[in-house]
Amino acid sequence: MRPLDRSFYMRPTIEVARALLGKIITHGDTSGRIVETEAYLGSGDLAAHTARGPTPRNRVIFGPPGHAYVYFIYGMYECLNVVAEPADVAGCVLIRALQPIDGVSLMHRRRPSAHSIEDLANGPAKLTRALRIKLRHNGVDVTRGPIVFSVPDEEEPFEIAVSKRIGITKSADLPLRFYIKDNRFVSRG
DNA sequence: AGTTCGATCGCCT
DNA sequence: GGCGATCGAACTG
Repeated sequence: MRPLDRSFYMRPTIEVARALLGKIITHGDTSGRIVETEAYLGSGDLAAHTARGPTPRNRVIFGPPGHAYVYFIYGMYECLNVVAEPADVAGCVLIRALQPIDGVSLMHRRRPSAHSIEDLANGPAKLTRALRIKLRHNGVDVTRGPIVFSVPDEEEPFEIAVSKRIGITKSADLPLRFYIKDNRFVSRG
């Protein structure tokens, strides 16, 4: 498998969000195929963490593309994003669901409440738990490691479906959620 | 310094 | 479908 290079991420956020579908995330002995993403834009998007300018938490989103933005939410969960756009331009993509590939039994041990393979990584906080991605990974370069995004050796064709983003209240009607149509590993059909 | 509230999940009915 | 858990970031004063 070939890791995605920096130029892949140095594009408009929506393009990156769509292009990430079908790509593989590997961390340690676990990996999964991206089946659902959401774009968070730098301007005109009140739901984005960058909506009110730079803060200590969101600073990596203003940095170079191809880095992980990991944040802590609801007192217990981590969520993984990838930074898009050139440096100094905000924009990132939330990874919302994975189709587990490697390390399925390990993922089950990490997420005992999941009673089927479909439930292992079908949500942004579920997949970070399944792949053991923590707040300490905030800012890591995903063109290198330990978290690697890559192109699968064989990519089967699929249709992309678009919808509103999930779980937000501001800018809630923007069509910025992208997922593989009819895929059973997405968080919502 | 105090308050609000969230890019969620899992358990309950 | 509804709600409680749980806590830090960011806003208010």
